[in-house]
Amino acid sequence: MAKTGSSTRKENLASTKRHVTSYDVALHAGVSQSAVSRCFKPGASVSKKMRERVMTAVKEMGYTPNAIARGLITRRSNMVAVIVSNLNFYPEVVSELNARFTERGVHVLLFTLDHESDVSRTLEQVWQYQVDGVIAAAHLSPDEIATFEERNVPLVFYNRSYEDIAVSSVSCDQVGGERALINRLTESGQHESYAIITGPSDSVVSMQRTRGAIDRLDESGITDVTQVSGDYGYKSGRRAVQEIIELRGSAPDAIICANDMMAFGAMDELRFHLEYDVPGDVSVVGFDGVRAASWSSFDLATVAQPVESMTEAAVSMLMDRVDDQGLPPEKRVFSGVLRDGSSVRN
Amino acid sequence: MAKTGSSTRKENLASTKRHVTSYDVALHAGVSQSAVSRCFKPGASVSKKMRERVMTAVKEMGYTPNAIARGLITRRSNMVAVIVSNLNFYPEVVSELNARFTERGVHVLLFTLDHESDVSRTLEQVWQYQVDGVIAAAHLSPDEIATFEERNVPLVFYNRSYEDIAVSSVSCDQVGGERALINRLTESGQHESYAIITGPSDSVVSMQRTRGAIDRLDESGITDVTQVSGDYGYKSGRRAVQEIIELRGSAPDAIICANDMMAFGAMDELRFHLEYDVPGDVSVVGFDGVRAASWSSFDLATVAQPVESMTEAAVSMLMDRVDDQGLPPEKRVFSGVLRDGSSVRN
DNA sequence: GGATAAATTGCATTCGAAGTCAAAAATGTT
DNA sequence: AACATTTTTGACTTCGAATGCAATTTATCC
Repeated sequence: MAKTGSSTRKENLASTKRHVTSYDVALHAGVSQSAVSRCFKPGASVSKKMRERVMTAVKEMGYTPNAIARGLITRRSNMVAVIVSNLNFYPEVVSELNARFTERGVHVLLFTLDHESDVSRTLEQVWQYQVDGVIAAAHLSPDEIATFEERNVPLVFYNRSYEDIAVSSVSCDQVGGERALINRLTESGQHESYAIITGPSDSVVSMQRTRGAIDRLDESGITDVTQVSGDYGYKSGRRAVQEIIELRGSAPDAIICANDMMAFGAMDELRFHLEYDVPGDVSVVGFDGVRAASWSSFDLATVAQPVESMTEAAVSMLMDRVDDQGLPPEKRVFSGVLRDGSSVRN
Repeated sequence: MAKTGSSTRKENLASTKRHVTSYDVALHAGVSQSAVSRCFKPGASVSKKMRERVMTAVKEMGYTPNAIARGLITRRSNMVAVIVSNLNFYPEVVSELNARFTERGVHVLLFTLDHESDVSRTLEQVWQYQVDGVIAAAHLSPDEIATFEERNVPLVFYNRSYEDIAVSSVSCDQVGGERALINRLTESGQHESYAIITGPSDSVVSMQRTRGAIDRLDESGITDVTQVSGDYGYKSGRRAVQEIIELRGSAPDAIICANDMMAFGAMDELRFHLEYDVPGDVSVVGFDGVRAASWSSFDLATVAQPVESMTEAAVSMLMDRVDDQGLPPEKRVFSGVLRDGSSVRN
């Protein structure tokens, strides 16, 4: 009772202090609302005197333009959606994307598909918020991709490309990167037997990386490669190593992991739980070039994705398409950078 | 030339396919716009027949309500801003927050202060987007905090509390956690000399953790504690260890790190670059309980923040205040959980 | 100085959905 | 069947800023 009463009073108090609108400013400055509006539009026709008068009033009243109202009439929300399957995997990417969008005066609505939330439900939300474009670092079905076209919302995939669908994407040359890693392993002349820890079977990226590795090994005449799958997580790397050894009876000379996280798990399982030396007994390579890869504990040989270039490309590709809906889809592929490490023996 | 021409054509084509509005649906269904609107408002007075008719039309036309327009009239954007100083530090937190907000039909506008972007410029953006509330996991000045009050935008701090300011916050008991860690160290009876690697001097959290450690050590009669500072990053942990040894001439029995990341750096510097054994020669403890802390490479003794409870608390506290502006500020403090590890000797 | 061109300003309308209120329809009562 | 009640429905206005257009002011030129 008392609680309700007091809160109501405060609410009323709050509602007296309504938002300052452009009309309020106009009144205060003795000009028209249009004039106020124009003062916030770069390159609009406003005299110096007018601008001064308005800006003074703006300061005095603490006016901030309402981006929601603006978005309604301009049909430009200046918001983009970033859809990530799991934030934990590549925080740097989201961080970089966000920074680059912010530079351009664009804001990021974040959507994660972590807890297996329904993709279609997420897209529903995306449409409702009238975002100007979408960056997707998650898997979407062809049907879902088609709705972007229907709704005229530009879409750029990050780090996944759909070869047979006309959709823009920025990605890393998975195959080339993986080949470079295998080169590194074969060139040392120390590795005869190989095993691969792949990502989940529905991951296109994992498939590409695996294909790159298998093909390259094949070219070297190595065809008997143990292959087990993980889920990109540390623990699954550990489990995968157990599985490999169980399958083969002994450890291979080298283990190729579809990403760094699983490589860490693999290294730790080998070193701390199975008493193998890395790289003495087993060499390990990863993929991605996350921060921890260069930590002394791991010093993992990996392929670093050029995150800066890739995010910049994704952002500019998206914004170009926001500005000109007519631009055709484009797929940009960046080469990864081989980073050597002491997780591979020479 | 050709390019411009073709793009213009496509643009026109696009603009013919305008958004489907509630009015379009109404026309198609032969009802009023209000009726359509009501069908999307839970608990509104709509007959079964009407709802059916409208929903059929909605499906046929692929209508999606415009959240921007709705927000304008309802003065509820159903968006909150999450301001993070650096996404790389706690991706789980952002991820959890996002998931919990999504559950409640609220969307997250992400703001990072990574590249030392101006806080005031960021806040300016926040105001423009009419967010219903803000979660801040970053430092704000008292003046900046005051503007939230002025603008009637609920604010909840995550993992930082301002003792002398009436503002809501969710945080972890830094002092208690640190004391638990020191208990662990002293109880083993193996540690006489201590060093502390603090966070940046402007970090309140670091100050609290450091204070907790110093006070607790003091109570045990240990007053000569070497203290150096880092920036919460891996590299700074490594550098700090060098500094400590330079200052003391030798390594201490235990190094207390203000967070896990620096503890990893410290451990690696000790083990791989200075030939000290961890924990044989030096014990190391961290704070936060990030994923990597439990990796076998580190197995770091640390205090885990109850991220789930904390994010849930932050979200519900914020939304409560969005629903009832009258609620007074509240500070909730959660206890961390001591996680032992083999980075400390017994 | 007067005519014309150019820049500036204000009026009125628009964006899309929601809420108010009164009219209309459905329901209940005797 | 006549009336009172309740439920549904639609016309109209509102939110806050942007913009086309006409009106006004200012600048330019001979």
